[in-house]
Amino acid sequence: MGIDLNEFQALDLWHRAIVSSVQIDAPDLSARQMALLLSVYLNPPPHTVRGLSQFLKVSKPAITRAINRLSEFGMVRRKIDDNDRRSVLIQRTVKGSVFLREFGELIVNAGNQENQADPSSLPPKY
Amino acid sequence: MGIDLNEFQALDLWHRAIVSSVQIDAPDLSARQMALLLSVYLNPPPHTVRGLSQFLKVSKPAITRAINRLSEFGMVRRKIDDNDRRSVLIQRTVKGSVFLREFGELIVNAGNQENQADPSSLPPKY
DNA sequence: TAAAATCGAAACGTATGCGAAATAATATGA
DNA sequence: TCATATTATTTCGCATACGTTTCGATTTTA
Repeated sequence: MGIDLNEFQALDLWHRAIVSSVQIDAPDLSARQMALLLSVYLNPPPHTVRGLSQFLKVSKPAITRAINRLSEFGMVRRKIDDNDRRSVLIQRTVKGSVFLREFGELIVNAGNQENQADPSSLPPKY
Repeated sequence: MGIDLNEFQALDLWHRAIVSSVQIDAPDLSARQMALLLSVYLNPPPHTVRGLSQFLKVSKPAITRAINRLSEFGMVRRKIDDNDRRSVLIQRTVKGSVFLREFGELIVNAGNQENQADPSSLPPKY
């Protein structure tokens, strides 16, 4: 019970969505940052630096930096774990929810476009 | 004749695919870089700096830098336009095709996963 | 042919990101 | 207690990216 896509449909969907995101000047997140953000929102809490580091197979300092960046955008928030004050819990925010909801709409809209089977039949975009 | 997705399915698909990409240590491209790469491969040629700049609504120097980066990865190639030697044509490469084909597989596989309607019912990943 | 326009790249100062190693704070265990 | 382990962050030197401006090459226009 998944989403049946062939390879061209998959890339075409990704293309339309990410182009829309760039065109509207959304924050230019790297793949790592986007993976982290989505993990915080779609995987069940709690989220810690070490946990995200292991899940994404990325070093802990890299996770810390990605959280710094996303925090500046207000998309996640740090909260010290009262049960283990060495740990930091990464939490969701309203701004992050709004951003991801809008990003999801972009993908949905990208999927709603008429899809050509043959990319060379697409009209020039410029 | 599109791809019917609801918002959660869309974000979940994006999440699974981009997490896979990060986990296998694929090049950590920014949204801009990925949008440029996909545009070169999925929009019909010819591709020029100014054309891509207008299409993506991003400054020309930013396009130049993204092409530099993707060129270092061997994913695109520059070719001077013989009809107007001021212009540079951005062309596809074998390495870029391979990368996007593999990335497409990642998305297809992400779509093939069993999808839960309720994200809180997902098992912990770590 | 000379002047203006166009194109992509380079230069500039600043901001962000990297991995590796070191550090501070906290918890655990002998 | 007090040495050890764990957790997240900071620091280091270096690489990459930003927008603005400038530049050199080329084409178009007057």
